[in-house]
Amino acid sequence: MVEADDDHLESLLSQLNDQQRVAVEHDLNPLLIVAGAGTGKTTTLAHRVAWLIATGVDPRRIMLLTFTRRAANEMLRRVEAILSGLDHHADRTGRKRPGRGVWGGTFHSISARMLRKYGNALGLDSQFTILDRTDSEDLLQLLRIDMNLADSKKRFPLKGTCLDIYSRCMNSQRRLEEVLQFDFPWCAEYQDELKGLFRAFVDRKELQGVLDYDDLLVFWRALLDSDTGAEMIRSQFDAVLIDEYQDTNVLQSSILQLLSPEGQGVTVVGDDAQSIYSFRAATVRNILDFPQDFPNTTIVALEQNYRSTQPILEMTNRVISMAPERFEKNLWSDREQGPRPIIVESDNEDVQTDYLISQILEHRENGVPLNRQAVLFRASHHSLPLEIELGHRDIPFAKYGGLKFIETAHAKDLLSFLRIAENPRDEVAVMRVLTMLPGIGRKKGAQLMEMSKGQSDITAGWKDFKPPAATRDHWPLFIALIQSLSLKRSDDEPMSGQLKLVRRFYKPILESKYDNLRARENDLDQLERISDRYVNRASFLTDLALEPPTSMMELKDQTQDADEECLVLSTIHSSKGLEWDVVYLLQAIEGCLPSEMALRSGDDLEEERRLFYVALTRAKHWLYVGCPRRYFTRNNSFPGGRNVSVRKSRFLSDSVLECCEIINADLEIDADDLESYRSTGIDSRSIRDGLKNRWL
DNA sequence: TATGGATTCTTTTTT
DNA sequence: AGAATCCATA
Repeated sequence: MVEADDDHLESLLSQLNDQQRVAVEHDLNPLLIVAGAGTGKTTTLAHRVAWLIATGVDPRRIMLLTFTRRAANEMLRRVEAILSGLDHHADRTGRKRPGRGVWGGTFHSISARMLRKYGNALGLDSQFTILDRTDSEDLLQLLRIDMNLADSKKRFPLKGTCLDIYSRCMNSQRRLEEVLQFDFPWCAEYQDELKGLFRAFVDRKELQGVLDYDDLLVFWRALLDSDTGAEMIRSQFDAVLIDEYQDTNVLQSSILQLLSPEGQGVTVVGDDAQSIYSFRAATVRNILDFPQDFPNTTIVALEQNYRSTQPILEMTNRVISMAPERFEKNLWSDREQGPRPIIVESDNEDVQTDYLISQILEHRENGVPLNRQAVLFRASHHSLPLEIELGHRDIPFAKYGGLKFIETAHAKDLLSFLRIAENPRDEVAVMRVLTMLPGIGRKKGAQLMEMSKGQSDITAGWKDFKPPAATRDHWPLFIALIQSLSLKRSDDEPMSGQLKLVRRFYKPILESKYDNLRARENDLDQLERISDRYVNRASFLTDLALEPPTSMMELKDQTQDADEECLVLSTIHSSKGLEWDVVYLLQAIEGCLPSEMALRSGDDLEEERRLFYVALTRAKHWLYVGCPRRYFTRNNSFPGGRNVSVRKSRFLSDSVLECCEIINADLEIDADDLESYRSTGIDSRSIRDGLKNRWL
């Protein structure tokens, strides 16, 4: 083990403030870092990891759990940078890229790694494939139909709702009755049917050797709960660090308890004021109760804000001060003064859009590049009018959150072929592939499924199948494709080769099934390029299921190095942990933020408040909050959409508005300009496809 | 039994 | 506006 001497440790700490230093230097007793927005949370955590390594902990015995893959990569990059700075001073320390051995990733991805390695202790096949959200819904749908629950007269909950309920039971570790009563009261009458459905769901997944997101956590915990598994895994790690702890759920915290019952080597970082994932059963209690869960805990609070100017901080502090229960924190900053946050009032959304774009361009003129500016919003569709207008004006943007291209039908189609080769028992993949062949629907698909049951080579079970006329041309090619893919266990054929093979077969199907061919082909090209970085089919599929690229731009970054300057569009949820020089928040109005759905319960409303807080605290220098007085809404009471009058978000209380500047955008915008682009009849889809084609 | 069209219902955030 | 389901036709 290599230990740095005191000088080097001192230089590691030199950039930190006193509070950060205490956190970084803390021993291996349990540590809770309460880090307000912009207080250098990432820096502190990265330094703590570097400190552990520099003081002799083997990086391969450190587990770093983050919220996204992006966060993990960023953190490890910084750990390496810190340590290589040290190495630079002392070449004799020798070790290269010490961050490399750290087990970094999300709970789900690390679980997948653990289970491939040790899962057989639980009777798990290490060849398991992973169901993403839509796959799980598809499987539930198959079962729902099988079990006669899909009859519309019954008004049984839809597949997505079923999955939400199931998932909440798993992640909050509560019984179905309780979950139904508190979170889904309108589904309570179907308790028995749901119970039956979920039992079947669990059985089916086991039979098929597939795991969904929830299973990854459940099985990891089960592994840690078994005597052998617990010992095996515990003895492998000296330190466990968890970022964004306020957004973990009880299942995840119980995993932590089992990983280190006394909390030895445990560090968690979080901010109770930024807990925004309770819809995923995250509970702020995890962070509030941490000191009780691990009795020997030291709490360090980071309160010096390095991100935002004083006026922005003043506003955000006022917003969060209205929240009832929280760790008391007083964020302060010695940063320069700056412009006050701007409330943009306008008659309607289009004026808001136009005003924001004019500001975006002006900031850019003044030297803030587009990628240092972000537009944030509560729901993915809130940005659509803006996207259209950006398209019109040829302003490049990258959107985070919302539908990922990996979830598009054609991408799922393509990947299903590979999944079958990897795990022929994977019913969702098999059914998807079979029913995309002309002439084969649900019934024939189910028959074929039955025929191949228990066969190691599924095509063997289909020898006697006489394809209907519509399928005849495709069938032999299809069989040949599956066979040839199944033979390629792993590294002998590059992934892109396998994808090319699939695409040759899939092309005519794609063409007959969908329009928009050009854009879809582009997506598939992209997929092929990504695949080339993998030598191994299982890890390719796992990565795509667990941490898919979150935006088109991210794809581009990975495949080309040219960095086009792009405006960032993001849901508030996806903006967590990030910062920009200029932040524009769209639709800070009742019904959008807080969202209409959140108005039922007080807890939900508090979460909306935190969401608002998270959005505002992303801003470093300039902050704009859009409040149109009319909003074009589409919902069941107004089919086709309708302009309704709306009020400013309730979170913009008088005391908050007091420290803002209010601008009337109607006076800044030329109404004729607005008319000229709105009257041309915009087809948003073709514009977006055009943009896609141009960039990719 | 597959498939396209008509009809009825729902509508956030994501690993 | 889209998804889920139902229904008529090939």
